[in-house]
Amino acid sequence: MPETAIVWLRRDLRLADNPALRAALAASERVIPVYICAPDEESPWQPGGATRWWLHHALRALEAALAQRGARLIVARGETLPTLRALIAQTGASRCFWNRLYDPATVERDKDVKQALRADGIHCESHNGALLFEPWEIKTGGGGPYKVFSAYWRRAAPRLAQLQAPLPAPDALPPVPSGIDSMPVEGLDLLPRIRWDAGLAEAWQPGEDGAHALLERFLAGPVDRYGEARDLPAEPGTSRLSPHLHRGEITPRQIIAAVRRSGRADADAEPFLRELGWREFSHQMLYHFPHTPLEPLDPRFADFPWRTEQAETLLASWQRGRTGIPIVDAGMRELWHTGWMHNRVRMIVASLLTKNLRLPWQDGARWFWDTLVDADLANNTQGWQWTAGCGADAAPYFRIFNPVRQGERFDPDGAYVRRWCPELGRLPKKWIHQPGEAPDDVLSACGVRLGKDYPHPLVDLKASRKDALAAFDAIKSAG
DNA sequence: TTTTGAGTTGTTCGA
DNA sequence: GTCGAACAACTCAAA
Repeated sequence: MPETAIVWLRRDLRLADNPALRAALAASERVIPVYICAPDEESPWQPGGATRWWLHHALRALEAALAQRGARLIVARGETLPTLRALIAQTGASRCFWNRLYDPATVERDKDVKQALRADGIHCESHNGALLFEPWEIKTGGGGPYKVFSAYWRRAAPRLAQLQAPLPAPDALPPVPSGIDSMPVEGLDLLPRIRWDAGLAEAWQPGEDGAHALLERFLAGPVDRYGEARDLPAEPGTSRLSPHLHRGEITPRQIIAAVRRSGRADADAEPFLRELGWREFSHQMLYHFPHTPLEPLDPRFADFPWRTEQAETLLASWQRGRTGIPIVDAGMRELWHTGWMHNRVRMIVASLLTKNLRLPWQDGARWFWDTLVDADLANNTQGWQWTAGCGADAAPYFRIFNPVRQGERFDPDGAYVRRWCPELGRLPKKWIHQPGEAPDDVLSACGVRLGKDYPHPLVDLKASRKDALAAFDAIKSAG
């Protein structure tokens, strides 16, 4: 009987630069790649519709890549440990390999799995396949985790020079014997019943090939203008790699290697590499502060006077892109249609929700979680806490975005708004970001009836800014 | 232990 | 139009 290893794939749906796969191939003659769908274990963060759609197509892409190399993917559904045990019994495997994840529920689950399988006499090995640095690797002088990004990155960035080269994809894989229980990816029922996913399919190509195509496009030009262009939502100035990174179809190590291969020094691509740094930072924050997906890092915010009256109605308007503030509505509709939103716009819509509407950041985080194809607990949590002002390195409390001004600065011609709010398409530049202020004759000439074709602004920006400042004062003096 | 410098992404107002 | 100042005080991290 040949030595058999199971490679338990989770958010590392790739063949290249996959340390667990590499280790399994080095250790065993037979390698069985397995994906287990265990949604009940991911509570309270069940994957949203967009995440499930992505997963379906990423699994299909992985199946194809495995088939090309003579292997196949075993797909199962059920509780993780019993499913793994059944597969081990069926295949006679003596080893199990996987790449580590860092969100609290999964850390716990994986710890239990490792302990149980080891007690069964199975050799278990986990690897770092997702991060440049393990969350416990970058420490302050005092030995604790960093809570401020700049200091974290000052410490971590010099280490980029010593990164190991990414692992190449194996040319061929040992065949997976027939007769091992598997189910078709379709059986996981990940696609929506009501087919709202046309916009997603148009915008994305899940899988390893899609990830590398995006990276090549980005390195062919946008990376050099990233510093300025990344803030302009109407332009293709960002890499859009986030959903691929989340699902592990590409690794940060591969991205950095590709940047270097393109002839750029790390310093040339610094603004972009810095964003990879934020991803690292967010993961180490989540690892060291596992309560933060639901609770503010700054405990004073537990008493923040969030709005209670009209909360559900206001939240629904925000979710549907019906706030009457064009840049916000454009963003929320881009999210709904494509499962993604430009980063600059994420900040604007989040600021409106938490500061102007004064609704809890957790409501926003939850909506993003359900609708983003790149929904990632570490990044999402960090982003929302930062915008709400309850992270440790809180933005100055007075930093409240004015969405009209933001629109004028970062979408000066209104191209982004026109794309996603076509009912405003004919408005001149001057009014595109504040149709509520436009003169009646301009509106009627452009075919916009406020309150019918497009909503009146949901809040008075000036007054709500003042209210938010007062609310900050309240918890400050209480704390 | 104490001190020192710094902290992703802003807005408004008045000159 | 552009520019600088004001908007607080506190915590983090290193020296």
